[in-house]
Amino acid sequence: MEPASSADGPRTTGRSTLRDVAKLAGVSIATASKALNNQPQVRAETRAKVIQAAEQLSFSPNTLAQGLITQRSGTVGLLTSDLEGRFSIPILMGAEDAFGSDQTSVFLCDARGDTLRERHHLRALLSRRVDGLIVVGARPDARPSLGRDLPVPVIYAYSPSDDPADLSLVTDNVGGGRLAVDHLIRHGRRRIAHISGDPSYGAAQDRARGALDRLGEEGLPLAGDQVWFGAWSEAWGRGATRMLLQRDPDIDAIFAGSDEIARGVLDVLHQEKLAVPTQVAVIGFDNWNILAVNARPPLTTIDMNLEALGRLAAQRLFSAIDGTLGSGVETVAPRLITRESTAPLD
Amino acid sequence: MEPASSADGPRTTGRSTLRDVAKLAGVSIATASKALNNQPQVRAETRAKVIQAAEQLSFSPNTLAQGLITQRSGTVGLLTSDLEGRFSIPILMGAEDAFGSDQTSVFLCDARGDTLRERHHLRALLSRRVDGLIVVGARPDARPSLGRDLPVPVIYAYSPSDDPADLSLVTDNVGGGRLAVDHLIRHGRRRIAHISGDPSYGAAQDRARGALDRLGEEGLPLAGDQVWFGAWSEAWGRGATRMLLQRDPDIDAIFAGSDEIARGVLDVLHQEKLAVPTQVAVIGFDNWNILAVNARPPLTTIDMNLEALGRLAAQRLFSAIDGTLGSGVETVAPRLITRESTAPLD
DNA sequence: CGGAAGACCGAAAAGGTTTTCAGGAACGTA
DNA sequence: TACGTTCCTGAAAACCTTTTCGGTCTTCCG
Repeated sequence: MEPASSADGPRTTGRSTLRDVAKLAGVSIATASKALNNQPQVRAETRAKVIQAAEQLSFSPNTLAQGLITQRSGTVGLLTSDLEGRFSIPILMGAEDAFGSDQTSVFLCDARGDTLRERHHLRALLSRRVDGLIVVGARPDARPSLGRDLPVPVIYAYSPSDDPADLSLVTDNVGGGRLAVDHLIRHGRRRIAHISGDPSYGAAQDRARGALDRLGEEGLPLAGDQVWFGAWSEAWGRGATRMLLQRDPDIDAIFAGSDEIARGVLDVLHQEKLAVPTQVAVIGFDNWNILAVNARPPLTTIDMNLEALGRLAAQRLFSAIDGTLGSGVETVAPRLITRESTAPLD
Repeated sequence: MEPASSADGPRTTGRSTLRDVAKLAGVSIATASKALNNQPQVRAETRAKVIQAAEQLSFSPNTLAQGLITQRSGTVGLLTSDLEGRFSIPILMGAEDAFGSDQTSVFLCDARGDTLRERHHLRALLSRRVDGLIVVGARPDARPSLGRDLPVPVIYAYSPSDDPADLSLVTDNVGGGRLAVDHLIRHGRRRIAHISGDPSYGAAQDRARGALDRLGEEGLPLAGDQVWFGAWSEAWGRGATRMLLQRDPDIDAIFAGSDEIARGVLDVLHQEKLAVPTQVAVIGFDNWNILAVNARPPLTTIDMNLEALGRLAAQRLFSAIDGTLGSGVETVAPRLITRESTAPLD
C-alpha cells in the first residue's frame, strides 16, 4: 500500500490510472471514464472536475486495456521485405502518414527478404492483435500470399500477391512507359530509344510495353531496333548508350528505365558531345531525387507516386477493418516530373 | 484423429483464447497457462495435452493482456524526424534488427521535423505503454531533449540531445575525418585538399577537424589553403573542385565531406583529364551505395556504421528497461570502405 | 494403517478500461 | 402526498492472461 506520494517520485507523467483520476475528482471510475470520453450521461460540471483532475495527473489512458475491451488494438503491421531498398520507404511514409491522422500506430517489421523471418514477424504481429497488415514487397513482381485464413485484413503494396483473392496495390508501369514516351513525342521527338534494366522484372517489361504502345499509336518505330534490357545500373546505362549510338547515331531521345540508367546515359552523351536536351532528350524513371536533381542537366523522370500508394493502402486497410476487403489488383497512376533534360525552355 | 471440421470456418488462426485451449485440453485456465509457459508445476503428460490443444486451435496469447499484467508491453517507439532522409533508415534497420531477436516490436513514428507532431506521437506512444524510446534526429547536431520526467528510458541516436543528462549515441565524425586522411597519407599522398558541405553542420566541422589533426601530426599543410565548405551537393563538389584546381593545380588527393560532393569532384577531374586515382585520389563520406559503387571509379569512402549505431541503441535501451540508463554522449567509430578511387591495384 | 511430504491442479485476484444496468436525487404533476 | 420523469452516478461484469495460494491426491515411511 503505497500512499501515492506525488512529490518524491520523478515520474510525474503517464503512469496514473483512471482510478487515481476518479479519486482525485471525487467520482467513480465509471463516471470518470464517461467524462473523458465525451459520453453524454454526465453533468458538465462533473465532467469539468474530471478533466481537471486528469490534467493535473497528466493522465493518459492505457491503450492496452482499451484494446482488450474494444477488441481493437489501434495498431497495424507494416511488413516489408527490404527496408534497405529505396522503394519501401516512401510507401511506408505514406502509410504512416495516413494512419497517423487517425489514431493508429504502425509496427514496422523488416523481413529482410527471408520467408522464415516473415512468418516469425507475422506470428508476433497477430499476437499483438494488430487490426490489419500491409505487406510491402521488394520488387514489383508477384509474391506469395500470406494465406487466406488470417484473422485480419491484409493489403499487398508494390508487389502484388500471387493469390487473386487478395487485394494488391501496384504502380501502373505500363502507364508510366506511355507517359514517358508521350512526353517525348509532344516535344517533337521522333527517334526514341529505350534502355531499361533487368528483363526478368515485370516492371521492365511493362514500361517497355507502355512505351511501344504509345509509339505504335503514333506510327513511330522504336529507335535502336530493340529495347536494350540489361541491369539497373549506371554502368549498363553507359554501355547500352555507347552501343546504341553506334547502331543508330541520330536518335533524338532516350527513355531510360530508371534514373540510375539515365545517369549513365547522360554521362556518355556528355562524352560524345551530344547536347542534352537540344540534340538528345533524356527521361528517367523513379524520380529518385538524389540522382535526378543532381544530374546534369536535372532529369525529367516518372514518379511512381509511391507515397500516394502507401496512403491509399492505409485508407483501404482502414475502411476494411470493420467492413470487408475487396480483391484483385488496383493500380496507382504515376506522374511526370518535368526538368531540364527533356524540356528546352521555349 | 478428430475431424474438427476445418473446412467450414475461415478463421482458423489467431483468435482462440486460453480458455478455449484449456477447455479442449480438459484442464483449468491456470494449468493451461503454466503448461504453455514452461512452468514446472505441471505434469509432462498434461503439458503435452495442452500444447497439442493449443496447436490445434493455433492459439497465440494476447499480448495486450500479457502486457497489462506484466506492466511491460514489449514494444518500443522509434521517433524519427526525417524518414525521407537517408540517415534514419540504417539506424532504424539496426534497431529493428536488434529488437527483433528479442521479442520486442517497434512502433515507427515520423515527425517530419515538426515539433508539434513529435509531441503528438510521444503522447500516443506513452499511451501505448512503450517500454522505451529511441529518438533519431534529422541532422547530426544537438536537438531539444524530450524532457527528464518521462516514465520510460529514452535514447537519442544520430542527433544528440541538448540535455547532458540524456544518453546520446552519435557517430565519431572527428575520427572519420582522421580515418580518411590517414588512409590517403598511408598511400603516399601529400597534397591533400578537403571539400565539404554546409559549415553550419557540426559534422562538417568535426570531419574537417579530424582531417586537420591528422595532417598536423604528419606536419603536412592542407592543400588548397582552406577547407572548402559549401553545400552537400554534387554541384558544389563540381564548383569547388574547379576553384580548387585553379588555386592549387597539383594536389594529389581530395577528401570530400560526402559521397555526393565526391561525385561532383570526380566529374570535374574527368573533365580536366586528371586520372583517378593515379594522379588524384578521391575519398568520400557516408558510403551511400548508390553513389559510391556506381561512381567511376568506385568510391573509397567512410561508412558511419549507422546500422551498428541503431543496434547499439537498441541494446542500450533494452538493458536500460529494467536497469537504469547512463547519460552523456557515446560515439560509434566509423570504418573505411576501400574501393578504387584511392587504391591503385598494386 | 496413520500420517507427512510432495506433486499436481484449480479458484480467484489482479492489471486498467469500457459499458450496462440499476438505483438515487431532483423535479414537476396529479 | 404520492408518483412518474428525467438526469446523473456507481457497482459490477467483461476483455485475456499470469500468478498466488489453498486444496486434493498419491506415495512413502514409520
